[in-house]
Amino acid sequence: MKDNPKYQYMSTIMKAMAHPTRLFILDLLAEKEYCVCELQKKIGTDISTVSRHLAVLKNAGLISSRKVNNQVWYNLLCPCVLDFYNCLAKIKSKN
Amino acid sequence: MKDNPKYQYMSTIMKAMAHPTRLFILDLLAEKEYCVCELQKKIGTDISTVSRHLAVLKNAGLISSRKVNNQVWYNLLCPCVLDFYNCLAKIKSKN
DNA sequence: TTCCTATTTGGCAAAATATGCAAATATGTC
DNA sequence: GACATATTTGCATATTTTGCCAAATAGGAA
Repeated sequence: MKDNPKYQYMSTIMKAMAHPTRLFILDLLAEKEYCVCELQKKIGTDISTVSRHLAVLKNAGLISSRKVNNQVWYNLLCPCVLDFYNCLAKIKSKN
Repeated sequence: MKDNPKYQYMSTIMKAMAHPTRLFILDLLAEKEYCVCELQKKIGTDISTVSRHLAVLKNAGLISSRKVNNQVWYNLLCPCVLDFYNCLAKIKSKN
């Protein structure tokens, strides 16, 4: 029962969200579409790192991308994931 | 901005949930209180592993525990985390 | 073609996570 | 005290994740 595909599937998505930078990216994409280089400026890490974070989110089905000339624009697919922020805000973790 | 404590905090909680066994545990605790040995029977891994999963969830503030004699009973603190399941169910990941 | 900008990918090292076994701890019973 | 049951912790190992650099790829402009 613990290896129920339901939990495997959900943990893939939760894992994709379980990183400060990726949560920040989701928050940004909730406002508007961003290209990689704009996100890189906001985040401040190497652009290859940003690209990999985006790949993780896209692979989990949380965002989509479209290519315009030599830029790639990313969009949030499931704004409902942000509702979760309100729930988390109520939790007092010990960290 | 990416190391905003808000995102650090939220990622701790997401990370705690980002494991099939721990999602299963949260689902079980949504019904009723469980002690470690009962959870161990349902999950099937070593009891020390179950204990460690519970410690992760507790540390994130998702569950609480109370000791009765030589047993420890665990409770779900934030049933709202389960609402998230409905959101995730709409997402098609590539895994 | 050459050059330029934007993005992704390969490789690698460091850090974090997962898990089982054995040992330690806690609580109750005999 | 000795013993039994429930749980946690120490340790070792295996796996996964992260993040940078350099190289590869893609598209447009000169």
